[in-house]
Amino acid sequence: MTSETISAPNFIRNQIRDELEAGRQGKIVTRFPPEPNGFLHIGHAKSICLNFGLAEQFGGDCHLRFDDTNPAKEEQAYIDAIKEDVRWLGYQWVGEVRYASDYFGQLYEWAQHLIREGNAYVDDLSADEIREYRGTLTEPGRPSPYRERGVEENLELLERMRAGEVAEGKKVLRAKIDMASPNINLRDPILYRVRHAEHHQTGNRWKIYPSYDFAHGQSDAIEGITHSICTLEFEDHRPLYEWFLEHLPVPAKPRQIEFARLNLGYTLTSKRKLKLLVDDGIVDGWDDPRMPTISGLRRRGYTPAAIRKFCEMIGVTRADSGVVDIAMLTHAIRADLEDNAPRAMCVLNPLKIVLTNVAEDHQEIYEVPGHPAREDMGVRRIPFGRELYIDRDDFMEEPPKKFFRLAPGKEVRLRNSYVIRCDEVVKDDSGGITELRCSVDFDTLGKNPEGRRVRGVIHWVSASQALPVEVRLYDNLFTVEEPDRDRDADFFDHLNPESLITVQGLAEPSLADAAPESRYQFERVGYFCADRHACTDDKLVFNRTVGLRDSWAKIQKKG
RNA sequence: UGGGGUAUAGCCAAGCGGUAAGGCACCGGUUUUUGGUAUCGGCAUUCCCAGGUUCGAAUCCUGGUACCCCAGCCA
Repeated sequence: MTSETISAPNFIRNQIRDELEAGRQGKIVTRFPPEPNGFLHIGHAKSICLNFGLAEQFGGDCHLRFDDTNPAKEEQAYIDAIKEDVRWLGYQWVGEVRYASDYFGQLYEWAQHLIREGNAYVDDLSADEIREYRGTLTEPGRPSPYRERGVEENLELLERMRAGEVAEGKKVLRAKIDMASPNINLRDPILYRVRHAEHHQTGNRWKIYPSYDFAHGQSDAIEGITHSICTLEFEDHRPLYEWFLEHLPVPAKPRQIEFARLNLGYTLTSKRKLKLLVDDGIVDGWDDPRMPTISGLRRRGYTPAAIRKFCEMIGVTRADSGVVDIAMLTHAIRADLEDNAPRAMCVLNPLKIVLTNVAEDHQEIYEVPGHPAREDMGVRRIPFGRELYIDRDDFMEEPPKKFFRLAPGKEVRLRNSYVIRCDEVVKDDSGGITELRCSVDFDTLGKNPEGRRVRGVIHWVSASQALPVEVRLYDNLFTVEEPDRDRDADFFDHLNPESLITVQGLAEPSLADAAPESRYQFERVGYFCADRHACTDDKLVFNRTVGLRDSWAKIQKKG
């Protein structure tokens, strides 16, 4: 990973640069404003990289602000997880963590201000009636019968709402804008609703809570945000965002800029649906390695740098793009791990090998590099003896053409060791292969055999000194590319039954020292991450991060 | 027969009147004690469509088409 700073997308970067050059803007200030109603996912990573990256690139600040205006859906646990994920991604917000709820007092005063100016009123209509009065996409709405209440009455009613004297759903505060506007967001949007719930930050202090529209822009203004970057679905809210800034004595006028949200293949990017997977027990939790959450990707073995790299690769535009190929994500982590993951040999599906021309008590120790190109990764010690295990996939009794691994009468290179030949296949009563009897060519350690070419190189472990490991092979949770967009079928119908396969494998003994969350390339198998969540005292667990490219599988498919 | 957006390769995406960047994926060569990596080469005569302006258009104009978002007291 070389590029640590995400390069800002042109359409936002150019705009900011122009403003800076024209002197219209001093320091820029952005913010990442999640609602604490779930864990962050890969889609949020795009927003985080954008907001923090922009601040980084232009020498500005980026805030972390929780958009906590709906106590019914929010939890402290989500706040903690979100903070951890942002930090883990490598970003540090400027100043303390902020909360929209910090501004509830100011927001209330501004609501009173709107009332005094004749720009807001308390409405007694029910939710159903409000919907009915709002009109439709093609028909204008009608004014509420309560729309012309006097200032004093409105003020008093709002105060009673605040004091908890009004039941939930009985009254709301609305802006008085235009019930006939073609933009439905301007048809007297709701500013405050009554909610007698306990809030994770403000406890029972408030009985009314501001809506997103009333809270967000003003929070931005209070914090001196210069560029309020959000996703495309808020585009229609921009006129409302600006209406508040114009009608309220705010200290600053932030500007809202929208970008297209991420759609990733075979992946859900909807907090609501991810919560269903968690609540229904389809996955172990928000940080299950199959989840596209930041914490799930972390357990799976993704690195912060890889996720940042991915965000840089996909770019940011206003084009409501299709589905980003999941291969882009796996490429990002593969490229990172290729440079940084130490190598190890591991056998996922053991097949015993007896080397008939090696003595029972023979023992060799090879010292091999921890990484083929990095000297700072030291050496590992690999024991070799008469009995070994190789992977069953590396042997075929009746090999097709171009199979470079072991087969009866054929030779193969044991990685870091000798070339061996398979002399005999031992089977049990039912015909299953139980072991292979092979012979070593002792003249092939560290050099190629003479007069012939051995193309195959396979991995192996010592039978007596191998370390038992549990290996979890993860695949996409869904079998369809766009589970998120599938409107007709329940996306649960597309769950991949093979999204998790657990295998009892054997690894080289050096792995006994694997630190939690350390990453390895199990040679010829893929990249794995030690999983501290799943390890027991006597067994190491590895989660597969991503597989190696399997050219052999491709060759098989073709021919 | 409302409003707001977006269209460049299989996918993401530069481009802003001067003759289609880059990445992913894919295909082929070389190297290789990981069928990995690295490396070299290939991959849009054309930018949603149709007209027009211009010496010159993906870029400007006109008219279409397709897709996305909005009718929560969610964000």
